[in-house]
Amino acid sequence: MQRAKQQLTVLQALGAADGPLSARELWSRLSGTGVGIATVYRALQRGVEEGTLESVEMLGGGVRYEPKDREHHHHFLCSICNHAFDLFGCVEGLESLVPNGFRMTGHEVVLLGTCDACGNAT
Amino acid sequence: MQRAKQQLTVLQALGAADGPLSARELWSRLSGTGVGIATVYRALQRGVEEGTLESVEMLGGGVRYEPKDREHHHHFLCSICNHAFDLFGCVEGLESLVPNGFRMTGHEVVLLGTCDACGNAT
DNA sequence: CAAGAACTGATAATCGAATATCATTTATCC
DNA sequence: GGATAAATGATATTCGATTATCAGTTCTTG
Repeated sequence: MQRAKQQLTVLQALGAADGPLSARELWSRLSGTGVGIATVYRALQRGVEEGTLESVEMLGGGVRYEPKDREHHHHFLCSICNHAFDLFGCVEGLESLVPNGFRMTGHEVVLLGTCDACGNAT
Repeated sequence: MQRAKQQLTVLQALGAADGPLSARELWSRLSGTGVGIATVYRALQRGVEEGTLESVEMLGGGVRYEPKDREHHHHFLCSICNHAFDLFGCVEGLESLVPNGFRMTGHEVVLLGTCDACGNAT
């Protein structure tokens, strides 16, 4: 098993995902490559430090990571497989929700429900 | 210190809050009452079981709780004091974000920024 | 090829949140 | 009032996620 390039393997797997992945989720996609969980954490941590990755916190437990070069987007969280999918587009009317005196610097939108695969797997 | 009514004390404190509280946050608001952290967890757990409370997961760490009788609303999370405030109203255009084949059953919106108190405390 | 630096995987250690335990206190029911 | 059940606070324990450690491997530079 080739080594010393494992961090690249990790980052490529994350880049190929259709949404943010948790460390464990990412690791399970690397079974067969021999990459250890520690290396996954190392790659994620380094990515965040270097600014190429972003950590995403979301209901559903734990921190997930995604490449930072993606456009502004939100996520769909499947309540069955617990996977988070990237969405495209945004919503309107956010400013009107901000109370007086508060200053909004960002926002998060998470849609909940069942994804295509899980919805058809009944 | 009176006892055996402590769970009520906990639930009342939660009901009086201006947003969902974590167990610890709630506990710190009860300092002086002698209520133990274990009782806070017990009251919250029971509330969820009985259906009067709802657990809210949000970026900013951990689970928060709020009375379930509140109308549909979202939250503003202050990045300084890390407190979550209830908001009123909702947003539009959510349906258009849902991918084909996905079924949306709910949604979460969290606004990020600084609250009134923290913004003026510079 | 040699030497030192960086990387890696396995796993031990750490950390915080949540839960379980237990002796004591309080409430309930008669 | 008395007996039993429920509630309480302190704290030990558990649990999962993350980080640290370490010996061995691989890379880099000359």
